[in-house]
Amino acid sequence: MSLRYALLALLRVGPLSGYELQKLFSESVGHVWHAPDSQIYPELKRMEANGLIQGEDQTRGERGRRRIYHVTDAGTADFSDWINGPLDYSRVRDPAHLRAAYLESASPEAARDFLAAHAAQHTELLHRWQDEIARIRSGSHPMVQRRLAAIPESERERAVEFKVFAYEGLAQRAESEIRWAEQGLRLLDRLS
Amino acid sequence: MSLRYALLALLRVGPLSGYELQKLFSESVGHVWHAPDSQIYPELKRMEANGLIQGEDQTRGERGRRRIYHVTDAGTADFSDWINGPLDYSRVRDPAHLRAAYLESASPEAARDFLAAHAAQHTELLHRWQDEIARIRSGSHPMVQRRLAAIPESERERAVEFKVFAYEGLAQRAESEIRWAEQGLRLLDRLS
DNA sequence: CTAAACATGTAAAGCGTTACATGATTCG
DNA sequence: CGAATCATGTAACGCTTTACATGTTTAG
Repeated sequence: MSLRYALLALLRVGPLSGYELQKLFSESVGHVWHAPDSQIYPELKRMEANGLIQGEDQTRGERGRRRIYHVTDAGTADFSDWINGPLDYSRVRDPAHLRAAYLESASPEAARDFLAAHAAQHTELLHRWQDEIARIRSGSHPMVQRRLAAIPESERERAVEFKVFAYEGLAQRAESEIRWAEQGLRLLDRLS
Repeated sequence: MSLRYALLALLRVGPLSGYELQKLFSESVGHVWHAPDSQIYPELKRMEANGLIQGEDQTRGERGRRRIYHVTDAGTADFSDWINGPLDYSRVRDPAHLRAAYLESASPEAARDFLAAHAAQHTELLHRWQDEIARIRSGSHPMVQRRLAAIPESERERAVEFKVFAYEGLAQRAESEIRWAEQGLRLLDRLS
């Protein structure tokens, strides 16, 4: 259900075509809520069927066409309900910690590879989050750029602060995962 | 696909009926990989169809019956492939951080509620992980009890250490989430 | 006898992944 | 004229959730 609100969050700032939305998505909200285009187009159709957004067809050249969507009042209300309502937490389902719990059954090399890969995975994510924070702060982020025109100065600061806050949380989590993997590597050393 | 290996991990220690497995599951591996019984029974059927486990029917009283499953050689091999193979990480899809990124659109009270609930959620998890660690170390954990009979002294220490390691990772993550939520509450104070 | 625990599922719907599929336009 | 980019999807499959569904045995 969150995909819907991730899309709505972008569309609220201004009308977009499915394609534009998808491009913008992948370099902004898509970082915290991944979705491929094959999921975005059908979801837009469903949202239109539900009255949350309204699309209008445009022509492009001779035969080209595209559909520009904008948020309806019902869509604005729905987004507001979501952002102000409770969030339900899904049950824990964690492949890495599941595996870690049974690592005595793996070969020492495989165990080491797993932990090194875990650290590498989260190091990559950490860099991504740090880059995003830098881009948001510097104003070069596409999301921030769109907002410049859409919201007043006063709201802008709040918007930037919350985005940075969100990505800092992800960065801290990544750091925590890296520390954990390193603890695991030291544990392997001790046990061998 | 991980559910399969979570089940195999338990069955490897010794044969169990679906019901026993499900009970044991919910108080051990189920903490890191949740699954309801309605998912466990069909998965057992599928695993048997794939030759990873073999079931045998037992009678219970007059008309009662139950099916006891044990792991086959193919199942052991499959588990080994999984534990020694690479783990693929799924794309980021995080409802809490998605919401945090758009928190400027929420009312101040709703934002505060959200962050307080996030801290509460992870405080509860933290306690769960800490309890699990204590239970594992003290040997009162059902999983550890079953292992006592099944594996030699030398392997036992390794098994316990890795379980503790896994739950410590989850505890550290919970602590990180709580710190983040508290940072968010302070940010709200600053912005108001 | 009745409640708790034992025992095992089915059905429907939604979400997500992967692969496939097609065509138009613009820029160099 | 060819490549990149614009533009929009469908199909099949698998996992997860939620709700429903049914019956037996044992202990008090």
